[in-house]
Amino acid sequence: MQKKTRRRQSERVRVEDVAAAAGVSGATVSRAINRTGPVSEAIRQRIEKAVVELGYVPNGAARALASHRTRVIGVVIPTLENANFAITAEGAQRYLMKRGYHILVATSDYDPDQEWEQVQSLVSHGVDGIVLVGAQRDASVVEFLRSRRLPFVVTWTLAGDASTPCVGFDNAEAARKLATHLINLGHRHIGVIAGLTRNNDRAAARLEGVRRALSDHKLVVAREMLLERPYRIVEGQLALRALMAMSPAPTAVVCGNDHLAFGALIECGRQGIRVPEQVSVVGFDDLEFASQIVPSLTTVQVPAEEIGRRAAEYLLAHLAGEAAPPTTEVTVSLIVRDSSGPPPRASRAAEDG
Amino acid sequence: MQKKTRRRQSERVRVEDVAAAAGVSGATVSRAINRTGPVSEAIRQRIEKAVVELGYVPNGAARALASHRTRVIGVVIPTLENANFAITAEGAQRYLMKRGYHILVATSDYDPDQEWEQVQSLVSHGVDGIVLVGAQRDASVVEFLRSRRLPFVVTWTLAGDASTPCVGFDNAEAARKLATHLINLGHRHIGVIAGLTRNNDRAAARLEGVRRALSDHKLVVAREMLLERPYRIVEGQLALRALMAMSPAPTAVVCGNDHLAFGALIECGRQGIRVPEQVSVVGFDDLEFASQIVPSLTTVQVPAEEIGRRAAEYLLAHLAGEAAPPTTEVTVSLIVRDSSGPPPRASRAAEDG
DNA sequence: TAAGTGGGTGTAAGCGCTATCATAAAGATA
DNA sequence: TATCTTTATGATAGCGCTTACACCCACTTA
Repeated sequence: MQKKTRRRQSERVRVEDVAAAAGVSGATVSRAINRTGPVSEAIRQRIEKAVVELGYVPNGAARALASHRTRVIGVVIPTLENANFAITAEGAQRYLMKRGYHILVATSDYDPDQEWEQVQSLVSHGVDGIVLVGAQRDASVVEFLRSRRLPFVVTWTLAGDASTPCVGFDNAEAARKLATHLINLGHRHIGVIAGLTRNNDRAAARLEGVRRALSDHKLVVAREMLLERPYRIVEGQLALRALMAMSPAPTAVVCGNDHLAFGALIECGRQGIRVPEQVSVVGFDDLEFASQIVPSLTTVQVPAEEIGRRAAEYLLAHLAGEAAPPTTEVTVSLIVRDSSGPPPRASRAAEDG
Repeated sequence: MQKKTRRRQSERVRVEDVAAAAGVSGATVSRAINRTGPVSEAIRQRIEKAVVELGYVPNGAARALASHRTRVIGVVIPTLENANFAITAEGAQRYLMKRGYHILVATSDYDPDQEWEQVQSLVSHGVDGIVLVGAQRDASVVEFLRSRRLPFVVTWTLAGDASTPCVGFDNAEAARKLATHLINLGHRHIGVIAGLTRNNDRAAARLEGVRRALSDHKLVVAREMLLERPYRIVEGQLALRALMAMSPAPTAVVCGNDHLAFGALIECGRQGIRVPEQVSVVGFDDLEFASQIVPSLTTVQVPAEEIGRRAAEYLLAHLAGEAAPPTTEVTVSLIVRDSSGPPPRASRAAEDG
């Protein structure tokens, strides 16, 4: 049982150890590893060899403390359960990983208070930038971030405010196109199963877009034809049932997202309501199943991964001091599939007559 | 334009500032904030007041450097696109958030090399612990973690090795029950659409479980009846089509997960194959849609969030020096729904005869 | 009264790294 | 050869925090 003097608490290898092994100073090791200054080829190789041999892994905390950068980007999304946000997070992660960055993921569950806590917590952890979803939030959050000079970017929407960096698209306009598609098919009686619009500007904008499309054609969303529901399949089912129980029943239903639309479609199947012959159903997001189910779902395709990637891109550009355009609009497109078609004759006649 | 001497680069408030404002030393402020030593009530209040007034937010990097703990747990999962892993990550996140911890999420895309890179990267960032998915990986990864005394936990499976902490369930056993359910219904011709088993011990174990169930009844999985496919809806469709084109076609199909099963169900619908009358289809995971679709899917329910929560729980207990049981088995259960039933008479007769 | 006890506080030494500055060596210019 | 660059390297001062450790001061206890 040999008992040697314990010099250091942990036997982790540090820059100094690598430096000693390579016969150079710590500063040079740092420069070689971070490519932050000139290092001769010969020495670089000696250092690399020493790094491998000693199994050196840099200490992020020390690095962050000395350099004032953590190489971590915080991502605050409503929930990871929604594939879209998960994909956005993954898009950011993939982009950042290649550049030596990580993402710290936090979820707010669509609750502004939780979002605020998460932001504070991320800041305290020392993230270099933050990705947020939606532009609607208390001004104090933005002020807090601004006062700390912490770059952030809002996603999944276009910020009304031009000074707020964002990566997204016009939810209202996309929803307007979606509803207009139905109107052009001849629908006049349109039901809406919207997401919960409270604290969710995307859901609110989509609803607003539908309203706009109707009003463009001198139509309105009847009060009883508008249901707001959480984004769950089962909610879509229940809502569709409620809508179809009305008289006259709508000939088309616009859903706040694909989950709701999927539920609506399932309920139609259960009740033997033919889609699109008896009722058209359209969704929003174009999740994986939308193109596969029968009937395939007419929806709006959103490049979720691209949103994450571009948000990360913006942040890194900003951190590098490069001029980055504050607003990035991604392309969303109406994908017309089998779940939408002309309204049944009877109700069209009723409308036209 | 007054021009004051710039003392500090950043105007962030530090412990020292809080200390000065409260008329105490930095050490006391630290103790008060971290509840890491006795502080009189009067002083604690003065400090809290100063913290709020100055808007003090601790610097995580400095804290980590001095205390050797980052309060961050790394989570490496195959992909965030699979709702299950996203939910597991979220489960961990929710648990940790309440305890002042964060999660750093990294995805490996089912690739061992990427996983290894991500682990190194997380370690370099300085996480306090790591959550991994699956027990199958190069021994060097485990050695690396062990050598650094970095606690980790393997999830979604039970580690064969008793010394490896894990939170999960026996995939093979669950799949065996699932297949046995089919056999008990009278099926003898069973097709399998497995996930890709390479580098995926869960997928491999599930397949093994099906094999075991069949061999328990002196049956085997015919070579041409076994297809390995990526976990995508469309792959399930294609595979089902291939399986049903054979003769004799299987009377039941076991799918590696719900995505594949969903695709299989969709394809049955397209081809007018009635489920379960003509063919039974079963999945694994019990995702949201499984209970909602028509026919509802017989599958294995897995408590994905619980897995994440318990993994986090284990890690925190371990970090706190508490004795934590290395193996946590979560309960999975066979959920029999409408997609499974007895085989059609014809083929049963053919078998029995 | 002397010695012990323990809560409450301050002092100061780092944690492991980066970044500034100084310096040395090598080449370019006059 | 003397001077100016340019390039490569080392010495060193923190980054903002935690955490021994020392210390002081009320209290006990004998």
